[in-house]
Amino acid sequence: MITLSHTMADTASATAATAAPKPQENTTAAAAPPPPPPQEIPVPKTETKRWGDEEDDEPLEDTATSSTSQQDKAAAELNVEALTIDDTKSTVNKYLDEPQDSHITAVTVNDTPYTSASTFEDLKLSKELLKGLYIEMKFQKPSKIQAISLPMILTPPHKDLIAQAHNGSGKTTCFVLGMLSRIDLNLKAPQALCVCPTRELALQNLEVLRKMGKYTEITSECLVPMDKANYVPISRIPPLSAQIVIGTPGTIRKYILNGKLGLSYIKLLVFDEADLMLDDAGFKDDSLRIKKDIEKKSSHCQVVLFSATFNETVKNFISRVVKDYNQLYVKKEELSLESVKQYKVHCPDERAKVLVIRDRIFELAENLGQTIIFVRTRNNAAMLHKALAELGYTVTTVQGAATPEDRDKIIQEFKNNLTKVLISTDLLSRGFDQQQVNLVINYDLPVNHNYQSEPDYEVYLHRIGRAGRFGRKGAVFNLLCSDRDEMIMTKIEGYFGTHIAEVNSWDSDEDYNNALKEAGLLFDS
DNA sequence: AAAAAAT
Repeated sequence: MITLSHTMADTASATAATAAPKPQENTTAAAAPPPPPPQEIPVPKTETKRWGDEEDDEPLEDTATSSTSQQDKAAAELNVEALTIDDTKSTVNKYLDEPQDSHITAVTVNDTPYTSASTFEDLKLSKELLKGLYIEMKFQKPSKIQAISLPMILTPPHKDLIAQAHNGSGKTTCFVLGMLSRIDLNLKAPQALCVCPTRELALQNLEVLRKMGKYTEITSECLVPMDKANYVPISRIPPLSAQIVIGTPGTIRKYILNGKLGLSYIKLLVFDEADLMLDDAGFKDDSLRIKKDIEKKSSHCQVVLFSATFNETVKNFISRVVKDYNQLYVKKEELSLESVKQYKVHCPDERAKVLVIRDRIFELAENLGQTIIFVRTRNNAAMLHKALAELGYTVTTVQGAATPEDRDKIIQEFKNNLTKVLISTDLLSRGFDQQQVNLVINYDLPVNHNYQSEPDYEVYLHRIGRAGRFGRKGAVFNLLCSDRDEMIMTKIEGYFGTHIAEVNSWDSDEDYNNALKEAGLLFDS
């Protein structure tokens, strides 16, 4: 989870961490050390007359063609250089530095000024929330994306927001804190809704929310498919009174349709992994339906979209879904994490890939943290699982066809570090936050569903982001065994402008060891 | 194809 992040961000200040400003019962912010001078983000004044403003009753189907970049052109692009971290003094502390989300570009609209928050006190949070941040989450100060995005979420008139930031840079905290701080405690009804692509992500986000909000009285509920043991027909479920609701699209829709999720007081709608949630091939229809349902019932609902990836197509579409929005984004060339070292391994055939996993990865994994092996299909997952299990290796697999009970169990075991190696479909490619994961294997490269000779760049980026949470070191091995694989790999390198080093020989122990040393995961003994 | 989920 994002948990450790701030505490460990700087080993040198580890001692200071314990003495971190703890909100005092009676004194609130008065006793806090004087915050550094806030950095003003200059705000360009842009008249944005967007044709999306007109009434369009059926926005579900309009296709993106017309230019929406007017706004982008009109608005000056501000490089938030003031927030750049100094990583010239590398060496020791490099290990737990914040990822390089230092080049977040902010584009704001109209005349709302935003001041980035150097401290959580700057955000005027309740003392209960500050307590949760410092004591439960063990945060010291906002990460860059938090410093910039939180004022945008919290400041009236609560404009919509599209926010892109690196994997593992603390996006969850942004919207969880955003939801918690906008709740009216006296109103016992749903006020914030967060939609996620998977059960696992929804549960994980709820866990963060409850931890962060531990000292508040705010109530929350998770809407994901129930396991059989707890099944209750929807008709017998009372209407939700929880103030914050997090869930997956299908179950949320089910509750709305059955009148179990009131939308009248929803004032904040969050899409986690927003590019996927609004993609044609993803959850676009469900997402837009939910948004429309809310708009029908609620007078003003702020829409907030977070992801590490927004390709041009999706960005274009999204810019017509939200209105009068602020944007934070990162160039794709600056998106891959420098702390995660990527490799390619040329394997003679498919069978060799299994051998690599069996003979190299398992051995290596013993000396490392945890490993996730990504496969393209459920079949491949089953095949690989079987091959390894027959050889006596302990491995677990998670994929969407498993029962909710099984999924929860496998994930819990992995999160509790009881299992070391987990095989997964792209179920876990996004958002899954387990800090001990420092090795990711692409058993199959992610490819575009429609054009299998094309990479799925976004999925690639998300997968490798499972290692290297909040700047930790990690390594990725891409197993290639055909010309097509080679070509896809080359395209990925080109797209992100990264060099992916080769492991010389697919079956050489030494080569893998060297790779891991280079990645900073192994040391000479 | 996989992700959700209802059928």
